[in-house]
Amino acid sequence: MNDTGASRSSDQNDLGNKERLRLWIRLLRASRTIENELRLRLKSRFDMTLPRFDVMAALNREPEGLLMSDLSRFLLVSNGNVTVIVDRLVTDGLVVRSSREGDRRTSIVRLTDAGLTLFRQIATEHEKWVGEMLGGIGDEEARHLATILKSFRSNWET
Amino acid sequence: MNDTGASRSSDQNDLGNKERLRLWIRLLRASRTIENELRLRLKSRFDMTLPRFDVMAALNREPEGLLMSDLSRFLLVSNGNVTVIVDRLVTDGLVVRSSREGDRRTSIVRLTDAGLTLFRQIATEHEKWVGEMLGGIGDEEARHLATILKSFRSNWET
DNA sequence: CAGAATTATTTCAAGTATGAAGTTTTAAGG
DNA sequence: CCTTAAAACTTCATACTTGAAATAATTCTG
Repeated sequence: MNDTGASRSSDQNDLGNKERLRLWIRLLRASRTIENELRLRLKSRFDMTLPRFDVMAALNREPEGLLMSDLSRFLLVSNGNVTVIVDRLVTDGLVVRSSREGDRRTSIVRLTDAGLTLFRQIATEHEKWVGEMLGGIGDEEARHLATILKSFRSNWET
Repeated sequence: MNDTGASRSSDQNDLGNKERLRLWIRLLRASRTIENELRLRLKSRFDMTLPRFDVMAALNREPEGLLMSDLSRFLLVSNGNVTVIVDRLVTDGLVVRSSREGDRRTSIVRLTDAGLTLFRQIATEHEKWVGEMLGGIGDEEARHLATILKSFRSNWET
């Protein structure tokens, strides 16, 4: 096989790891920068927090509603966390919990009309903000990057 | 003076915004996935949390030490947050605060010997983990991606 | 130099966030 | 049936995080 020593065997070598570590740090800094800015704008313009907006955005994609555990899985946050955030949104009248026929354990969460209306207002601005912040990345490049990030997931979790 | 209507004026159009919004969501999910996995491994293997490790990593790059405000700026977290995390690391004997000659407001934070030793142990594993998780991304692609993410920063902040 | 502005940090209340333990409900295996 | 297991949530202790207000030291300005 290959015994020239010019390249390593199948798995990642140290040089590659260093490169990937740098990439991870940049990725983390990029998302923190964007998150911080979005949090600031959501707060000042809509008195809304990022976690609550995230839940509303997830619910907006599913008019039928989502289980608490679906929200947890989709948003990649813990079950206990979802409970607290949804409680807050219920208090604010933006979402409702309803039990499902035949299973009294589950509770389906849906946007209320008020929630949907508010979400649409915010989402319009939100999309513009993100477009603005990522404006330095070209169209094709954005598509390319999104493709890479989509396919990388969970390669390490057997 | 483009009046053909075939293309938009200088700034981003709606289609581009949609593309960038998708990119942002992928970016966020990617970093959350990696963060969650790293948190799990740091906890189980070293009984260490991610924020504490982040502070130690920042301090490791600066043997002279860093001001609290430097840490805040570099890690993109609030000042109050840095205070709590550093307090914890001081309690654990991993870092020390020392005041700077001539300015009694500031406190310089440094890794202790124990902190440095522990950091090096963890960092070795940490780098391998990241290399593993990002293993699906090729070497040149990682470099390319890192370049994009580096240069995009703060385009919107005047 | 005195007062005002700035800088560096801490404190605090409120809001996330996790993971473990507990509750209620449903499903599964004898 | 009747235990035992599994599933869906909630509750709780602990930890992180922000942003605003407080504290303290330094610098600026008239």
